[in-house]
Amino acid sequence: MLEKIISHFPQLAHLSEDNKKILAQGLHYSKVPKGTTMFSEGSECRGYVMLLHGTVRVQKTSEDGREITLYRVEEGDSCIMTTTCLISDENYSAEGIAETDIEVAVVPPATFNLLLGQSDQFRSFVFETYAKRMSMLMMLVEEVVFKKLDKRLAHMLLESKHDLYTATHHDIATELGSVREVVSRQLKVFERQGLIELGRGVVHIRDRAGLAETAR
Amino acid sequence: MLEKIISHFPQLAHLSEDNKKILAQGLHYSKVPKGTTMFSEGSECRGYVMLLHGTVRVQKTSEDGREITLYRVEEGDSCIMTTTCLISDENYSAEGIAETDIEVAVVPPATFNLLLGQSDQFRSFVFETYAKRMSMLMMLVEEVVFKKLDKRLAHMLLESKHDLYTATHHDIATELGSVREVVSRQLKVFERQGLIELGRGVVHIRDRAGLAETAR
DNA sequence: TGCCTTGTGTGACTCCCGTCACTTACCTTT
DNA sequence: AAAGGTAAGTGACGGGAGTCACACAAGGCA
Repeated sequence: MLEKIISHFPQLAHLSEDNKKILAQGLHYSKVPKGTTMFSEGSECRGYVMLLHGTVRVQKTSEDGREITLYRVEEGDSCIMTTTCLISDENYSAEGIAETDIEVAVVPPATFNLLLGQSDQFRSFVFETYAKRMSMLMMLVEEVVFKKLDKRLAHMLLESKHDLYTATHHDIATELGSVREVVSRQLKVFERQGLIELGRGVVHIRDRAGLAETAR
Repeated sequence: MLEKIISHFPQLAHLSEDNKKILAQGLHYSKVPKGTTMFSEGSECRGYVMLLHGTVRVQKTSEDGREITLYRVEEGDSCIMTTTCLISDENYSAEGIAETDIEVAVVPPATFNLLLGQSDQFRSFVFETYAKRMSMLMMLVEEVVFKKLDKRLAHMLLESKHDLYTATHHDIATELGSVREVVSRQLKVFERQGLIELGRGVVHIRDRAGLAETAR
């Protein structure tokens, strides 16, 4: 079990043997089905959640129902929003939803606190996660304030490792905090430029260099 | 000295006597003139910075020179952007500039790490700061994505404790990530509605309830 | 096969907001 | 008092993006 964690979180390989034991004993493992709300404004928290498989989408929803994805927690990431309320009593200000079936390792509060106190490595690990999220959020602010949708859309498509991006236009819109029609139109423009090819529920990426060009 | 810190950071009053000693010994105090860049992309960091007096503006600048304020570090806050690189080697993704002459207490890296390991209280304190910033950034994203400028402007004016808000329209624009003309126009509208009164370099807030109304 | 749901494509319209180009007001300095 | 710089007011314009209203296509399932 511990090996599995470490294979996904190599930073933890440097924990002392003692601390590894503490971690291994405290940990518990669980599977969560797609669509589950991992946290939302004011929800309880089970512990420090480390993602072994799948992705969690962290989003904000506006009063009139529009949504935007703030960031994703992926394999090898841990979810600092749950951490946050582990330590302080800050209320959540966003929602986290399992985008796929997920597998998580949960470090219960007591173990988490113990490790934070005992292990520099563990502490760095947790802080790094925080730092990473902060940076991402700052970049997101910059994007939404200063960049037009065509650039943001191109940028988003480039994030995909595969050339086959499966999502409806509506999905893409909620990803970017926009609406379907606008996304549809812009995708069509990209298609006409030969950058992508459109299918039902799918975008084939054809010209990454071209997309990168318009993303700049 | 330590008393001064604690008066600004009451959470630290609960540190054990030992830990207070460690903190007091490590701390050093300094004054920094207005306009100083506290940190920017890729700058060094001196330690964990706790603000005793004045404010630091944390901002992002776009390629074409527009700016937006991400948040402010104020009396009683500490600056987690410097912390971030204390622990991990994440690069800064924003700039921090002293908006006024400021007084800070700096906890050097060694002391900081020691305290994090030894004191649950200190750890909570640091994490709370992080959590607060994360929440603020998330709210900022929500604002800039879903809210129009009139609401954001009204909201910003309401943040002011005093009814006399001293800033040029240009300042306000960089605060919100917009441009002077747009802000000027909107302020004029507010004035015509009797919500505010305009002067050179100053906005008198006249009707907080009315502003709150348009902010909603 | 035909119906129904879900996803797309598009035209028409509106509005917000950023840009350009001036003008006018106010304050400071000489 | 004149001059120069900084703030503010405003009109004109354009473009991006959200809204509404449909038409149409593609799959799923009965």
